[in-house]
Amino acid sequence: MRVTGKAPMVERILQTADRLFYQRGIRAVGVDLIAAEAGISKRSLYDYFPSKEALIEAYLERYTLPLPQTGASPAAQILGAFDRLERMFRQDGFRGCPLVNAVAELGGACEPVRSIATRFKQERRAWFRDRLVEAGLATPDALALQLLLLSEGAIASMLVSGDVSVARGARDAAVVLLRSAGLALEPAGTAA
Amino acid sequence: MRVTGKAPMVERILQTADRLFYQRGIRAVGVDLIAAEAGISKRSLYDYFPSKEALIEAYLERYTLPLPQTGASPAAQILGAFDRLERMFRQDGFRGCPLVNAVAELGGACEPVRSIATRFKQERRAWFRDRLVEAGLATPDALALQLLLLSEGAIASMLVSGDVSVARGARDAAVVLLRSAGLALEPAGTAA
DNA sequence: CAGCCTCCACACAGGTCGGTGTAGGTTTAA
DNA sequence: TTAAACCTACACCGACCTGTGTGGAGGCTG
Repeated sequence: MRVTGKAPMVERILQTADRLFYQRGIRAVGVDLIAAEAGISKRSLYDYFPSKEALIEAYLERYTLPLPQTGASPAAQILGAFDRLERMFRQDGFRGCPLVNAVAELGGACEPVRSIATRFKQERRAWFRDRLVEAGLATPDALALQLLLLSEGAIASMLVSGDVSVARGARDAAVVLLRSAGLALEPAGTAA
Repeated sequence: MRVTGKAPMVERILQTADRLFYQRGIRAVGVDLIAAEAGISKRSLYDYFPSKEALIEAYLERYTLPLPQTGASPAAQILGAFDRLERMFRQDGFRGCPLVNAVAELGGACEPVRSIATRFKQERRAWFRDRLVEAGLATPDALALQLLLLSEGAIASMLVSGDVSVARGARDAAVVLLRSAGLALEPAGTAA
């Protein structure tokens, strides 16, 4: 039961905080609960994280969606990102993007939160742009932003309505935008 | 100083709650602060709203974006909605959609919040659909959803990044989607 | 002026919050 | 066996939370 290494204990705390923060909201979860669910005392938790704010930042920093760079064609990778979005929506317990939620909840009160979230969204936008460059697009920035907006909109809409089909709607819109930019989508359109 | 009528006092409380809830987050604002900023005692506030939860619901229920039905063409009205989005973004103090933020913050803890937000988003989607029907589209549902996703994505992106230009990106994507659906956009493309 | 009625200032209850201090028990190593 | 290191359980602090109870000041009506 005893965990000797320091790193795995930190990881266990972060996993617990992740689950509770994401599911119930950051302000709604106290450190006592996190410590109890992680199976350690509150006193020990404060040996690993000096404050709740530090724990919040570590929780947000830890969040990184895997955006794999597979061998498929760039356009297929982009559409695959929307398919993965739909798969995320189908997992029960989906509650939107943790970073957006944190900014919405903490707002102007916590400036680091905003910068973490902004950096992450810029990485996602850069991923779209890189795929578009791969596909031969000379000016990919505008389209990359539009694809990001579609996925962000789908995440927000799924959060409030719980309707999984918004992912398909975003994907369909992405197809239109990609085609309109001159990209060839080799497989049969919107087939799964 | 004394406000005799009941309705204007309710309105004053709601305006104060609106400002504080929206700017700092719902959980971050106590009823003491709302009462103080509204210029009444906490005791009197509880004469108008039986609980903080009731005040929250009234605050969310009150939120209605005006989606005017002007004399312009349907397509122009739709693009005008994105222009109004950009104008909203430019107002200082913009902090995303209050309903989405509330769902993100309160989440599963408060079921009425979700239903209020869902209803509102459905109304917005219906507004897009009605405009598309006006424009002669036979199957407007998919495109209406996609337009909603674009605006929701712009709102979320603006919330985290503070970059006003996402509104223009959403508008540009809307133009592409509308054209792809066969709608004629009489004025000169993306000009202001 | 008397009576009434509204509202505020204030205090309070019961609870939770983030964060700390400490005593004692358990594991490890010499 | 003994000493050191670690960790838990628990009490505690001040602050804040929602919600209520009350005394009295102030204005309105007779």
